[in-house]
Amino acid sequence: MLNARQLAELARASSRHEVLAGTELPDDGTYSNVLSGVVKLTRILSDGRQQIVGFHFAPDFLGRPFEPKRPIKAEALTKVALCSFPRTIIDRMADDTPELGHRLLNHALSELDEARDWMTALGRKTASEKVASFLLMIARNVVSANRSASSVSFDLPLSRADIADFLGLTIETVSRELSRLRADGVIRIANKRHISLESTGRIEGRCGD
Amino acid sequence: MLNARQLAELARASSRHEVLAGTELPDDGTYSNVLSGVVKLTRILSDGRQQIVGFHFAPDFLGRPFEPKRPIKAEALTKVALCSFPRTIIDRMADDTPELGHRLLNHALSELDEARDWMTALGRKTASEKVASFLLMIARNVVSANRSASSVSFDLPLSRADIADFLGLTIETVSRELSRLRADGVIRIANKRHISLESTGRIEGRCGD
DNA sequence: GCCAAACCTTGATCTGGATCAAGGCGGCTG
DNA sequence: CAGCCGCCTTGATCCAGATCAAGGTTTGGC
Repeated sequence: MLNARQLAELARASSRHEVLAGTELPDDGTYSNVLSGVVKLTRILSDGRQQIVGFHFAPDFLGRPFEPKRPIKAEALTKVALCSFPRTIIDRMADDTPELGHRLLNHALSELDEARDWMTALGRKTASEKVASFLLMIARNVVSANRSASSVSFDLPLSRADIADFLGLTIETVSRELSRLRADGVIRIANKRHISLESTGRIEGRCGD
Repeated sequence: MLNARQLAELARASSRHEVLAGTELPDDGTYSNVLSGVVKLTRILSDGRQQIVGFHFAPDFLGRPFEPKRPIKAEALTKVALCSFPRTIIDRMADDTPELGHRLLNHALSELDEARDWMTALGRKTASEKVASFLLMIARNVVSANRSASSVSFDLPLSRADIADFLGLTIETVSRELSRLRADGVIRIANKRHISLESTGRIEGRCGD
């Protein structure tokens, strides 16, 4: 899709770097590929209430210009490796290479589909449906060392507080629903953060959709 | 941005039509411009719970291919006038005309910003903040016959049930919050559907952000 | 290894918004 | 114009999830 000259130019302009968990990613006029790790996007109300409005998992694109007036913040949830390019270069290449433009558009549209799925969860699902849907989403996005036909295990990249801010719940409710799933034999929890789904089907049945 | 030949081709391929309130708009492989009226996008859970995940007001774009597996439905809320074009033509022109591609991308990105604003409302705002935010959003999007410096009046294009499905509330709660805003002198309500905002500032102060 | 801080779990109680219930309007239709 | 039907409002009660409270567990620093 890109020609040799373009690839060379990209290679020259690209820069790789790694940031630690907790680092805020400034809008520095670049697009980045997330090579590893997880980034959260948070929207904040004036009194401090927070809502996580999206995640970027490897190998996602990241770094679009938000409407400057919307207070959205991007922050690394884990150690994150990025490969970034000046936005000007990508935008110029997209003009010459329709396929690249399509990729940018399709990426935005699939983020939109996801945002709308989560609107539905936030507006119409119960707490336990929200937690089940969340676990399934993470399982699908976190590359897992341990994966068999129907059972998956992975490390949660989020604290209970972040899960709560994503699902529109409190940390206590998140904790209780996780405990309930464990008591029902649907998941196992090791070390607070390590989750094993006994069967993805059992979880899917609790997502409400 | 488009040359004369392209404009002529578009004009030839375009078709205008009008649909009544309540009509479902099928995904018929076209892009449309909404010339007048309001369209709602609804996502439905298997047991019938609904969430409205977006609106299209004039002069919005409409009619992108949803991920086919997501059960999203587009339906006219009012009488709607559309001007539609085969998707193939627009997509081909976007390849030749970067500016058109940019418009499609920017449109998707602003829909994404809006979806994320509503995620925040659904997850973290109280019922009365949700209703206030909703009224303000409608006021900004419905072209109003009656508009002065600080006061606006308009007809709600939604029933109480639709407002509830958008805000993740029940119709009773929506009704009560509207009554409270009226009792507090922030809005006036005529004929159930006609709303006057005494001052946009008073409403803004109740949106939580 | 001990301590403190950060994070998580669990229990008790409270409450915002849901649910249940009972009318009140318009707006059609005959 | 009566009667019906679809919407909306308001009141009473209930409950899912919030809040308040009290430990438990893990991590990291010294």
